[in-house]
Amino acid sequence: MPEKTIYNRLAVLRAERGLSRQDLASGLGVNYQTVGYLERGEYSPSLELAFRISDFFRLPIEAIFSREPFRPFSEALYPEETRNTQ
Amino acid sequence: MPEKTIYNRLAVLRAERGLSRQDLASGLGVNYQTVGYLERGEYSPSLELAFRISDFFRLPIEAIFSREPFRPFSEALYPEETRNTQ
DNA sequence: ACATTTTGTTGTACATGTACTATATTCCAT
DNA sequence: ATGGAATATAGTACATGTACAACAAAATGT
Repeated sequence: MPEKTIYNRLAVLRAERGLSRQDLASGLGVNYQTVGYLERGEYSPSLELAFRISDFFRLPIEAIFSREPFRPFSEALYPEETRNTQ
Repeated sequence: MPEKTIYNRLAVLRAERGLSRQDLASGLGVNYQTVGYLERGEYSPSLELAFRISDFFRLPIEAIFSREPFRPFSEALYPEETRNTQ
C-alpha cells in the first residue's frame, strides 16, 4: 500500500449506477482488477486515468478523489441537523 | 514519452510567482528535476502529486492539468473580440 | 441447493513516475 | 567577459500503476 492514501468514491458511484466492476472497467478502458485495486484504495490512479474516470462520471476529479476521507453523499445531502429523529 | 499527454500550466504558474524550479520543487516536496519533467510534459504526475500541486497553487486540478492544450491565461482573460486593434 | 456472476487474493510481468548524480548549456548580473 | 544561477540531458535505480492469469470466496437469482 502506498504511504499517502487517496480516498475515492468509486464504489459508491459505481453502485449508484448499478454497474459491475467489469462494466466500469470497460467504460474506462482498464482491466477490471484495476477497478478493484482503486476501490480498495490499494493504490491511486494515474492522473490520466483520474481524468478518464472524471469524464466517465461527469464529475470533477475533486468530487471523486480526495486526501481526506469522504463523508457519505447521503450525509452531505441531508445534514445531521435536518434529520428526523423519530 | 507517454502515449496520452496531459498538458499543464506549471511553467506559467511558476513564472507568475517568480519561482525557480528548485523553489517549486521544495514547496511540493519533490526533486527539482521532477518539476522539469512535468513542465516539459515528459510525463504526467501521480494523482497524489497533482493534489499537492493543486494545494500549492490553490487551484483546482482541472485549472492546472488538462487533456486539451491550454489557451494562454492572457487570451482567456482578454478575449479576441474585446482586444484593441490599433 | 445450485449455477452464475461478482468480488477478493496471489503471483508475475512490464510501463511509468520519481529520486539522484553528473555534466552540459543557457541566462543574467556585474 | 566572467561567474553564478537556472535549465536541459543522460544514465541508473527503485517505487508504484496497470495488465493478466488462476483460483477462492461471497453474493445473487432461480
